[in-house]
Amino acid sequence: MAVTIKDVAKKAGVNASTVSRVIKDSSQISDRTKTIVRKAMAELGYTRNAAAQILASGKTNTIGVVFPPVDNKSSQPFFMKILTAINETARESNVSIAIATGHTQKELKKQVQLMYSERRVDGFIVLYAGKTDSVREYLFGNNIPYVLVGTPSEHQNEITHVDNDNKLLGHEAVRHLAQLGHKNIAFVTDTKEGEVFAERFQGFNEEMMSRGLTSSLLKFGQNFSIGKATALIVIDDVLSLRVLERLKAQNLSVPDDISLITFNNSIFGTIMHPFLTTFDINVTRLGAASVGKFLDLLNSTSHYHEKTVIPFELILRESTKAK
Amino acid sequence: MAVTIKDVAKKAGVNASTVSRVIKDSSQISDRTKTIVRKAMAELGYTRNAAAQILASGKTNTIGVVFPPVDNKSSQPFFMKILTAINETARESNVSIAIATGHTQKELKKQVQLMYSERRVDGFIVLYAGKTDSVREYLFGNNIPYVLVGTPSEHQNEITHVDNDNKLLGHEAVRHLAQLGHKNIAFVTDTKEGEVFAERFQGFNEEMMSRGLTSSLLKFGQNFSIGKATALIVIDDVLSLRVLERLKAQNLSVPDDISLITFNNSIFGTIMHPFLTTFDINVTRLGAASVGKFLDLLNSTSHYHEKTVIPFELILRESTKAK
DNA sequence: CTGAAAGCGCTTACAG
DNA sequence: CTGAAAGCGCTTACAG
Repeated sequence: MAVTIKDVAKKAGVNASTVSRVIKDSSQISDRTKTIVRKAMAELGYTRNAAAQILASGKTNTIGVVFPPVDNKSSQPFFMKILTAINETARESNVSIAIATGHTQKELKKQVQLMYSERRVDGFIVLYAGKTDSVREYLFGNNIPYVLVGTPSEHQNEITHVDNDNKLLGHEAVRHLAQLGHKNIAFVTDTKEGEVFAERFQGFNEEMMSRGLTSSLLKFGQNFSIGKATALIVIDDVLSLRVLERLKAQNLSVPDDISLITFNNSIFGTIMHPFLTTFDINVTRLGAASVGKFLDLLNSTSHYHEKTVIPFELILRESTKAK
Repeated sequence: MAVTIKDVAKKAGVNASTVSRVIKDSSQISDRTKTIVRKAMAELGYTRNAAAQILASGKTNTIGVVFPPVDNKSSQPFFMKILTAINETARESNVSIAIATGHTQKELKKQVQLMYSERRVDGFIVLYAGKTDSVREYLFGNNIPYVLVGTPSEHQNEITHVDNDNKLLGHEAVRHLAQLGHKNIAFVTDTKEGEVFAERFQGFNEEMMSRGLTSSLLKFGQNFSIGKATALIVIDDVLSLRVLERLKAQNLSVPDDISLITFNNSIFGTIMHPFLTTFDINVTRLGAASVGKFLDLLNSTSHYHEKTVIPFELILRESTKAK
């Protein structure tokens, strides 16, 4: 029914193997033959059968994308954005994407295992980092090719990963505020878990110290108070929205009374005024790089695991102001 | 290298075709044989090769999920949520998911065409409705099985689709407000495009009329003013956040001065106070039903296209109050 | 209830 | 530069 390589071969007056070679643009085929075969393909409307190609070649040319096993997490715009970027970059290299989602770590692991053992994917891109979970243990333990988006807590030297420089991000946040004349700067977070917090906070600390300023850490919760801070560095823009609300309730105006800078540049930063001054972490490039690195991993004989650092960019908006 | 059906057959002392039948739990195989074969599979750690199975059977058992061709749209939590639901439901029926994303309609169409012609998918679930675009024209014109999430503007009777009853949603919003004693109720939107607006607004109108109330439509923009309204029905919760901010700027308090009810129950409804009273549209069931309907479509010989209506639920929170 | 055989549509050494 | 052949790992009529 559907047109196959044989139909093309017959029409072009060549062997099927020649058609196959033309498809992959093999250098051993003469230009004359290529032209003839391509014409035949076009006339018949040939498209290759993916399953046949995968079975015969032994390569799936598809990457499994693993989402974090927590519902609320994946509702963040970040995930949809990076999925789009990954999909687009992959397509440019003619590779497909399969996705793995699950409510629990166990479900997720089952799915990842199945995908790999059914030979649906060549490996994975994992969209969460931090502490090793059973999914990543499985990948790591079985030497399955994968790259992490984010920074792992352990084995950093043995895992290919792609991330921003979160420590530098902490430094830069302080720098921006200090340039505006702020000295009493506090770091605000709702969680002390994870590498992202650890690194951004460390960078903050280092920069404060190097400027002879005393740093303070504010945990956002019930009785949140900014003390004598004149500027806040908030761990991400969703929390910033809550902080903003609390400040308003305390009759503190941003940026007039207090400056606020944050990270990620998600859609949450421009929903309400003041629009947030924030660091864009370049999700599109994170996604593109993760695909690139994965493909490198697959093709390289050497098992060299490196970290790729994606640059960020300060987006100046309305929430910071000179003191 | 990997263990195949042949290895299992040898170990179990049967023919490969028998193993194949055991895998699909064919009723023609004796229980005794099934037990023996399953034991052999377990001992060898057999998993079937997806590509071989697809090639031999001619069925891909995978569904292509098509995202809307607009960036900002897909950043809404809705899409990640429904993708997760679709993936989970599909997995329960042993079907896989492939995704199609693109910045433009043209890109998207190219991708959809390729997926289908390479025989990677049996058909599609399209995550946007409204007016027909070139992607859906292609699907419709070529008789490719697909289901729509949402309500199409045309051919409603010839397209299988899954949606909430948006008109009823409009009715119910008025009902809730009327029960609280409100009479001056306005509908607020930032766009008049699309079936969602059309239907919710129509339901609003009908219900207002049947109660002898005069309905009014407010377009949200520069000089937004609520007039003499005491209650607002806002098209979705993202816009609600902006409306809330504008009201605050006008020294109007929600819900004390004015009530606000909205739709979708996304994460945006509980970021800031007042938490929004909203209708949950049950995204998880939308996703699950779209998979179910798609599978029905594939297996049915009759080409009967129906609409599936997913129930919604009122989530009472802080933004509405008795007058 | 089970086996033997052909076939799905490609790829890839091997020859020439 | 091209062809003939074997093989990838399944499924599925066909027989018995």
